Amino acid sequence: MTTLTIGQLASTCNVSIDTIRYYERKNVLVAHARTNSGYRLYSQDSITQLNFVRSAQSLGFTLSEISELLDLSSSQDTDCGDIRIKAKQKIKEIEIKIDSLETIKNALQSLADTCPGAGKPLSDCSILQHLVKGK
Amino acid sequence: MTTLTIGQLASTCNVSIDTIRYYERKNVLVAHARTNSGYRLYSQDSITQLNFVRSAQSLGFTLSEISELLDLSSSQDTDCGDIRIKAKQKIKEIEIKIDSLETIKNALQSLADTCPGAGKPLSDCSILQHLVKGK
DNA sequence: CTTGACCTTGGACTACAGTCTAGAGTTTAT
DNA sequence: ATAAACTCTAGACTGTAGTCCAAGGTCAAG
Repeated sequence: MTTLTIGQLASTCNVSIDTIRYYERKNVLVAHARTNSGYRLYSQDSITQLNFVRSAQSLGFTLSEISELLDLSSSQDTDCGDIRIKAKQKIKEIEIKIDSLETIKNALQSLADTCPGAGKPLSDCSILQHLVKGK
Repeated sequence: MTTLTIGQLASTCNVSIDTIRYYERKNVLVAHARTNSGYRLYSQDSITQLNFVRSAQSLGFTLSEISELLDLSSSQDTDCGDIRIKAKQKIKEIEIKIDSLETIKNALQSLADTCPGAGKPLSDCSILQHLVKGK
């Protein structure tokens, strides 16, 4: 089994060395050993684990959530339900964010629609009027 | 014309004193004068301006964008078109954010849907499998 | 005249996910 | 043997929008 140095792991996974060390501080990726001189050593599993972190991030999980997810998944008494709960929670969070962005977008859209546009003085600008009046 | 101290402006607008000073540093709200002892003095216009900042924030503008917006709106050669362009840009940004959140949500949703749920071992968990494999 | 409430500045701290630097030690290739 | 490439730690810095603190100055009321 090939062991990897931090630089090798970094270039294999297209991640910076700093990022890997940062992940270690955040408890999402631990080197499985160190050389006598203190160099971190990684296994093939580390590649898998780093991919895990990256894909969980792309699904909107923060590093501390990923850390929890890893704790969960290495615990004896965890089942699929526990993981699914985390996923559902994240879905709800995302929905809330989307809703608030939609609200903002609609407000902005209707302001932009009533704004007379180029050539008209600022005193006719519905957007500025709204901003001044507040909501 | 009543002048206001920072504390009076803060409580009138339901904003903290620190926030007002922070807004000053960010060039979105300037005290129109100082007393001999250096106390900030605000006018009624400051209330309007603070409301402007707050409502622009609620539409998704950052403080530095609001600062630009204020520069724009106090410039001679600005018309409604210039303001509308800013609004349209912000709408586009928001749309991009929404789209990426939708993508994430859908991915998470379909993973959660295929996950067998409570009672099943982690080895059956489609979410973990996906995360390990990466995307 | 003193107490309490108010104001000043500057800087530190929060969360998040890194990035970058300095100064030192290690390993590899020539 | 020496240079180049690599790694180590610790700590500072990025952006966003504040919040909080200390140490000091000021103002109004009793």
